[in-house]
Amino acid sequence: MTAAPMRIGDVARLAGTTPRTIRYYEEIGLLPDAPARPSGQHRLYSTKELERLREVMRLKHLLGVSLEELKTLLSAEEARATVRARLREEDVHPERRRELLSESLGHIDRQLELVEHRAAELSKLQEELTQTRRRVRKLLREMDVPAQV
Amino acid sequence: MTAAPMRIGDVARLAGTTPRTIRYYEEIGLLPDAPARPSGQHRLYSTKELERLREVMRLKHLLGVSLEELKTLLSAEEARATVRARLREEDVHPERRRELLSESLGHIDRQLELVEHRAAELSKLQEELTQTRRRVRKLLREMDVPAQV
DNA sequence: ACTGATCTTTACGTTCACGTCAATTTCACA
DNA sequence: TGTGAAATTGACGTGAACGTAAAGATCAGT
Repeated sequence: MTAAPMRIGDVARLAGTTPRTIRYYEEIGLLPDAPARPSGQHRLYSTKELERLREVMRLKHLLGVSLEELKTLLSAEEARATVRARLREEDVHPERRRELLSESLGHIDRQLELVEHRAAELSKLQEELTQTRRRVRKLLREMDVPAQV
Repeated sequence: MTAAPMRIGDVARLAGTTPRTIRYYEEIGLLPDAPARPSGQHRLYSTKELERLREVMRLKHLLGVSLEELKTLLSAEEARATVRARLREEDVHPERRRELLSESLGHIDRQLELVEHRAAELSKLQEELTQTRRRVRKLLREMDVPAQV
């Protein structure tokens, strides 16, 4: 029932990157160290880690931030994962539970703010381009009925 | 009536960058060489060039592409500028005029495609984040009425 | 137990996008 | 006409994000 663990080469192929990049991300702390591995032994990954890598690459692509900024952004996600784990243990004090949740909410809000800002800027650019396109097409249409004036 | 020409330091300040960057962009052909200047003499710019620089920086920021890719993207814009200039001369053959216009349209479409794609990806991410946010807030609200179950 | 493919660490190399001297020159202004 | 601030080219330096080569270790399959 436990999905076959993958090696770094497989993960790299599936994510569309290279082993070197994965090791680098691990080195700078952008990805967590591969779980419990005596140094010298091969890294083993589950689909869980593969998807994490994909998310990292996606955010890097979409937000175009430095790996350092990305790290702090993802530390939020990291924290949320921890929160989810803690919350699954039912025996957390309500007090503490509320703390964890609203902390998590703060992290999400920070990410959302960044993303919303970017999205807004982009759609503005998109609109401008669409406008320009309309103008050019209008000029072209006017050429089809030159005797109109 | 001719707006006072600015020097590279002024342009840099107004655009929020440095003289070095402007020279670099000019060097790699991302910005056109400052108009008619005997080498050794100071570069002089009009607000026209300032805005061009700003647009370059904006696109770089929003699309996060390499300066090389940006150069090809802007060569389209360059071409459109040329088209506009040619079109202002009223004496272009209709045949040629149509050619120029549809060529211009093609360039715009290429840019639009890229921008639309990015915008779509971003808004998808935005929606996902919003969803997550909703879920966390729901959990928080449920804590306010614990006796509900 | 062997073997070839893959992985390990270490370390130096590379590209991009500028930063930073340095020596000289140009420019606006008194 | 001098003078200080800003600009010029040229060259080397730098941080980020990996690439690449080397020498050895580990793993899956026979």
